[in-house]
Order: sequence, then structure tokens, then C-alpha cells
Amino acid sequence: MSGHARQHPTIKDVAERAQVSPATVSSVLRANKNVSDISRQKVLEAIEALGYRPNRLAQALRTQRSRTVGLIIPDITNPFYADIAQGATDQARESGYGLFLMTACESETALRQAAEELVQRQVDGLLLTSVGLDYAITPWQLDKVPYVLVNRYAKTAVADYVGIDNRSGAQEVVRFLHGLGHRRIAFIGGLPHSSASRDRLEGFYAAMQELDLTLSPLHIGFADLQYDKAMKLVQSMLQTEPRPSAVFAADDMMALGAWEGAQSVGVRVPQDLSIVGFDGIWSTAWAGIQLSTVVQPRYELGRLAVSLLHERIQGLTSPARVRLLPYQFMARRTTAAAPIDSVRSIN
Amino acid sequence: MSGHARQHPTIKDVAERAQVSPATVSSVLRANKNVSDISRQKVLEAIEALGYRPNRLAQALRTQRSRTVGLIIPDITNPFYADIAQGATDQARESGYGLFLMTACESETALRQAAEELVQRQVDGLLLTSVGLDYAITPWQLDKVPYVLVNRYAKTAVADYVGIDNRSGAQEVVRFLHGLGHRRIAFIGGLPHSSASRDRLEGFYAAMQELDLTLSPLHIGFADLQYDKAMKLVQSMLQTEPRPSAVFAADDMMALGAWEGAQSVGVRVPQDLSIVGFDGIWSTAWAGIQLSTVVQPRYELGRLAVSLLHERIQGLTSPARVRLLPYQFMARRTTAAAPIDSVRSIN
DNA sequence: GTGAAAGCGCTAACAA
DNA sequence: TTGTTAGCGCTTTCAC
Repeated sequence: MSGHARQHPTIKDVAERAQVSPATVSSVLRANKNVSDISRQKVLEAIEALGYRPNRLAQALRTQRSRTVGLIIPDITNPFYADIAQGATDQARESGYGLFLMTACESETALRQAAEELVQRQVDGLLLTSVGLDYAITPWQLDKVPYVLVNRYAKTAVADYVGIDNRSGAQEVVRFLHGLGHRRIAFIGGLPHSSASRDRLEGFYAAMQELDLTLSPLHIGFADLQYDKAMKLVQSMLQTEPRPSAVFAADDMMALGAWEGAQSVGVRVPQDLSIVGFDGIWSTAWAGIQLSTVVQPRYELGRLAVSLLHERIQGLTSPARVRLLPYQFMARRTTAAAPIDSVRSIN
Repeated sequence: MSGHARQHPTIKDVAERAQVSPATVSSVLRANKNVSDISRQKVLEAIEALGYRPNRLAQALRTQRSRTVGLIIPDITNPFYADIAQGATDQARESGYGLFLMTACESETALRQAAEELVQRQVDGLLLTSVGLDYAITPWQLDKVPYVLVNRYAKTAVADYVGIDNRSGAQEVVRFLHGLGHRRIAFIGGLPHSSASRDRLEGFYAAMQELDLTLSPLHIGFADLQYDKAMKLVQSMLQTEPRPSAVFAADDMMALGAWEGAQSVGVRVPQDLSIVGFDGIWSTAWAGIQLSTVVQPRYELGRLAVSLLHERIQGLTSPARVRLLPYQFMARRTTAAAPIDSVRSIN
């Protein structure tokens, strides 16, 4: 007997009203056991009448399952991550999970803190898209919380990984630019310690070498995935002599920044400078933009990551899986044949 | 004695190792009571040694506070909501809350379900940015979960509201276009049942009237905040005769779609057609875009919403508050003086 | 300053 | 089929 002016009705209140035991109510709730139709009916009525809502926290405490996954992304404001997040939430809902969101800017400690809090909140699993993984991940190798890596993997981490073949994507871009007559191709990297950035850089190098293109040290730099930094970097690259005829940025944000940088110093895109991005965020397809880029299946990446995580949560113990999804290079309006002088300089 | 091969150490394990009672450990954890330095020391050491992490779920169950807020947005993929979400997560973290994310596409039942689940998960408060509010909100008027409305308010809901003065923002846009010589201004609305869309439409009407401008019924329509729909809508608007010389879209996404629509039928922006958006998502400022728009303080909206919510959770009972933040109209590259024939047609 | 005991709301044996 | 009991991990009186 505990029912006067309490906040929310509990399973006990329901039991009382339905004249059954709490255990029976619980059974009805989980639609699982053998409960007589008569009891079930009474319980259902009581639930309805009382406006009862199960307390998921109590359930979780008891069952040791919160039916919650944690998602850590650097920045929800970045459309690339937003798309992944959308895929993740959708798949999570369909699999019966709630989604806890944490943003951890690109720092190891932030990632660590976020993961720590998520673990304390008893998430059943973790989705990690952030950097700093190499170091920060080790701790919860020990804990039993399964996790899957999205877009960036970590050398030390033995966990499922979902992404694309960044290396070959980057190669394809360089080959395409080469085919357009470009010989001086600049590269703007993202975060040097992100596997995705590293792989793209590697692919870039490999293709340059394969095509016998030389690379000026002035034509390579990193802009931390930041629009502004890429803008400034390109401005300075365009001061060099001979200047690049094409810029390949390791992500769309930087490519867009590069574009603004070029425009700000009177260099026309694509006539004077071709620009290629990476990721294929939606805005690259807009009428005013039409950025050439490598389109990743971002939404599907998010979905797939949750599926794999779900399997792990269910107890799957197979060795770490790697799932590489197909990407697609899209040549759009920011790439054109290299300017004459550029080609001549090679012949 | 309960400690062989258990998953995670509990407060009991810590107590045992530190040779104190669980109650003492708890006191140390919350840095609150009178605990002797000697005990505290022992406890801290035990925590360290065992790698103990408090179980936030158990804490929540006991204290009836989950230190969690729920955020419901239509679509995390929409930069406008992403910015709000970022502000919300940041402020939430600073206030000691975790953030549960749910997306509920623009439907009443989806919103209802999302809120329902969040309540079951015992969030301390709710942030609502979705539509369908008028109907769906009523239920948890009854429950004790406080909530605040962001960007859209509901007539029936008596709750804190955070937004901007959409009506006057829209008026400002029309006046600006009028000043540029535009006389035939089309309007693309978002969701008719969203307060934000309604207010913008209202402001549009008011200004048109105030300036003695007539409005063809062919020059007004709704595109559900969708890029594609706006694109098609504008295509058909441009078939009308006389056609509009300016389009005012109730959100940036639609403005961008309108742009593509115009381009697809050979109408130049801004020479033949001026376009204005609303919200001021970041991409409108990019080099390739430069969309004229009404810039909302999206990030601050998200932050403020959480602050207000926090106060409510603390027990504040003052009547519903309305917080209107300043906006800023930015005339950029998609607006220009009306074409000659357009002006002439008025004189 | 500290510990024993009760209980948050629920589920899972086990008995009946 | 149903109810009783114990307890998930924690906090919180209330004695001592």
C-alpha cells in the first residue's frame, strides 16, 4: 500500500488495482510468459486506467541492459557526422535502442571523458567516430562495453570498423585530375592522427608516385577539417610559384574553404584552379556549389555501425570485423582541364 | 561478500576494500558530508585500485533524478536543428546533464512516441523543436516532466518558449525587397502547422499589405521545408505571367532549392530573380552560396533552452516564459534590384 | 564521523 | 498460472 499522491504509478499500483501480483504485471508487460487471458486483461485495464509507464531505468538496473547506445562524434554541426548520426538513430530505434549523444571535440581527453560518462550511464554499446582513438580506447578494452568504430579506426583497438576505402578513393581523385591535365596538385589534409586522413594522404602519395608527379612541400598542408584554416592555407599556396592548378582537400568542409580562399585572391574555380573534396556531404550537390568530391554512404555507415554493435551486444564474439562500403567519385563543376600554362610546364 | 568475477566493482566492493561502510563511500563520492580525511583517503584509494565507476542508473533510480534531458528534433541532418542540438549539448554538459537524442519526423504520432519513450527513460526534462505540438503535448502536461519549446510554440502548451520574432523578421525581408524595387514577391512557406512558418507568413502578409503590394495566389505555396519541393514549386511559379521578381522562402533549405529551381529553367539569380531565405544556416555564408537570409542565433537558442529547462528542473514554478533572441537580416548575393520590366509593370 | 537498514521500481528464480 | 522473495547499485534517514 503506497499509493497516495505519488508522482507516477508503479508496477505495484497496477498490481493492486488489477488484483494480481507485481510479477504478473511484469509478465504481461514483457508479453512473454504464461499469463491467463483473464489476468492479462485486468492488468491491461489497470495500466490504461492509471496511465502507467514502465520505468526503463529500473528495468535496466535489474536486467543489466539499458537498451541504450552511446554515440560520440566530434561535432554534430558537421554535416558528415550529422548524416552518420541520423543513420545511427534510425537503426537504433529499429533495433530497440535509445541513443545517447555526446560531442567530443577532437581531443583525446574529451573523448575519454565522454566515453567514461557513457559507460557510467550503462550504455550497452558505444559508437566512436572521434579521433584520439589510438590512445584513449585502451581503457575500455578492459570493460565489457562493446564498441564499433566509424570512419576512423585505431591501430591498437580490436573492434569492428565501418568505413570506406579511403586510400583508393584518394587515388581515384588524383588519377582523375591527372587525366584532366593537372600536374601540380596540392593536398590539404585533415587531422594527421585520424586514420581516415592518413589513408587519404597515403592514397594521394601513392597516386602521385604512380603517375610520376612531383610534389612541392609547399603544396601540402593540414587544416584540421576547418573551413577557415583551409581558406588561409590555400591563399598561401596560391602565392607559391609555380602555383598548383588543382587542390585536393581531404574533406568537403576544407574544400569549400579552399574555394573561398581562391575566390578571395581572385583565382577562378575551376578555370584557374580545380578543387576536389571528400565525403560528399549533401550541400556539395547544391546548385550554387556543385563540388567535385568522393561521396561516402554516410547514412548507411551509421546504420551499419549500429547493426554490428547490436550483434556484439547480443554476445557475438567473432574477431573484429571490417566493413568497407562502396564510395563514388563525382566529377562536378569545380574541376576542369588544367590551364594551358600548367600543362605546358610539364611538356 | 559478493565479489568473484563480477562485471564491474560496486560501491560495496569499494567499501570492503577500504574497510568502511557503503554509506561512507557514497558520502565520499558526492563530496558532500562529514567524512574524516582518513576514511576519505582510504575510499579514494580503493576506488582507484578497483577502477570503480558509479552506476548512474542506480543513482538515478534512488534519487529520482537522471541528470538527463531529452532532445526531440525533426531531423539532425538539417543544419538548423544541428546547430540547436550543438548548443543544447554544450549547455547540457556544462549544467551536468547528459543528452538523449530522438528524431521525430514531422508527425504528431512520431513526436508522441518519442516523448513517451523519453519519459519512460526518466529524463528530467524535454526539449521540443518538433511540430504537431498543439495536439501531442497535452498528455505530459499531466506528467511532471518539464519541457521547453524551441523555435516553435504551441497554443495549448503553457511552457517556456525560446525563439525569435519571426513575424518582424519576415516583414523586414519584404521591406528590403520592396526597397530594391520588387513588386511581385512570391512566398514559399514551410509547414503550415508550425508556429514559426505561420508567423513568417503572417509577417509577409502584413508587410505586403503595408506596402500596398498585391499577391497573386499563384505566388504563394508551401514546400514542407524540403529542398526538392521548393525547387519544383519555384519552377512552376516561374511559368506564371507576370512572374515574380523575388522569392522569399521561409527557410534556407527551401531558398536553396528555389535557387536550383530557377537555375534549372534558365532564370538567373539575382539578375532575373532575387531569393531570400530564413534561419541563416552556416552554408548560406559560403563563397559559392552567399544567400540573403535572416540569421537566427541557433546555437544560443539551444543553449538558452537548456538553461531555462534547468531552472524548471530545479523547481522554478513561475509562469511560462518567452525568450525572443535578436535575429539579423543579411543582404548577400542572391538579392539585387528588380529587373526593369518588373518595376515598369507597376508604374 | 560512521554504519545498519530500508527502499527507489523493476525482474527472475523458485514455490505454491 | 500465480505469488513470494530476493536483489540490481545506489542514497538516505537515523541510531550509535
